[in-house]
Amino acid sequence: MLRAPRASAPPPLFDSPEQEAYLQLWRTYDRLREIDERLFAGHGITAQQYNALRVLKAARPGALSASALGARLVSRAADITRLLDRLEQLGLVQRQRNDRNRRAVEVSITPAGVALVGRLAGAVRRCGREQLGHLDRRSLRQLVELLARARAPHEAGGAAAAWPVRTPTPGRRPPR
Amino acid sequence: MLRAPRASAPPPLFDSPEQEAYLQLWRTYDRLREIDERLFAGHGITAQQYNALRVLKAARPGALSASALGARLVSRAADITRLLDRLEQLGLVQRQRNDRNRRAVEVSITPAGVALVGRLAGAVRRCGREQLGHLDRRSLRQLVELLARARAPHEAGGAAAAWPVRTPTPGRRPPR
DNA sequence: CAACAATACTTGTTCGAACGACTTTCAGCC
DNA sequence: GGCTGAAAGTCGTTCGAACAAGTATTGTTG
Repeated sequence: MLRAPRASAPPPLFDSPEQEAYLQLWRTYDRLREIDERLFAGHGITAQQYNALRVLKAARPGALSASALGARLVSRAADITRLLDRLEQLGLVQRQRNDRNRRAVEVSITPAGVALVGRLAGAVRRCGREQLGHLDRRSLRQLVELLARARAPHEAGGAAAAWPVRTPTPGRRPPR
Repeated sequence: MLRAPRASAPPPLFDSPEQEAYLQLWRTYDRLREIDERLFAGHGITAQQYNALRVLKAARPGALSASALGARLVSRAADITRLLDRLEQLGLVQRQRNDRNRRAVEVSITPAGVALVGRLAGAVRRCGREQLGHLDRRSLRQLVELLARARAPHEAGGAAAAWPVRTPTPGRRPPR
């Protein structure tokens, strides 16, 4: 295969600066995703599932309704039901109908789920360093800030209710 | 639903700065993706398929081998065959075995494919503005630069051969 | 309090992504 | 010139994502 010499006047690769930024964002996400998906796949779960486990672990000892969990996930999950099906089948979460509102389902993490998250903690940290450890703190903060500004208009309810959503009234006891 | 008062000492939401950056990246990609996927879905294709069409259109009047196309896509596509199956079935691309290397398949965009990309051009531009039009040029450039640095170590062959790959020797005639 | 609308999930179904096993073809080598 | 190994795609299958339709429960309102 022959090496391509740098053309003196390269043709425009992107239609607009906005499109360029979006495609770079997509590309970067794709490259980084590959790394942590490999990690999670080795343990039989997906990144999205791990994310759900993390949220549920943070909500301990309380439970979350399926929709509340969905709202806290990184990626919009149009199908929490099936995601929970799989986690339940693995014994990592448990469901229980809320008696005061029998439509709602309260989801909580099981000891096995907590154990799995714990077992993964070190690998997850190493994974983060592999992904972005080459950037210094200042660059990371700058990146986070730019990303937040980039999606601010697209968060439901405007920038005010921007993700990540904090758990409402932390420390609240689950309804019994 | 009651409003959650800002806690004075919020619990750490992320395990590390690297993880925070990655999750913000994921979240931002997810929010922006929703916008352009809605656009493409209205025309019966996916963002990845549109991307392939753009690459093929840029390669005109030449053709690309399936693997060369795959290497130029934004997202790694572990399954170009099926992606091409769909585009071919829609009449947007055509395949032809290379006679000098009968393993390879030369893919090119059809007039119908060119027409579709043309019809979408305006909407795509508007979509970009909706996604990121609220950021000024300087911020966009800064974002692009940070993203490039973020994934540089994860591009095949190191930062030297970083995506996007330029079409080798532009204007080259397809082998006949 | 009956009727209607809104909530909160669940289920059906279709589609693309991911991984691996499997052809066909070529290139290098003794 | 037949072997070996790599290259380039194709195919089978399984899994998750997306969208739509359906069910049960609750809130509202005349």
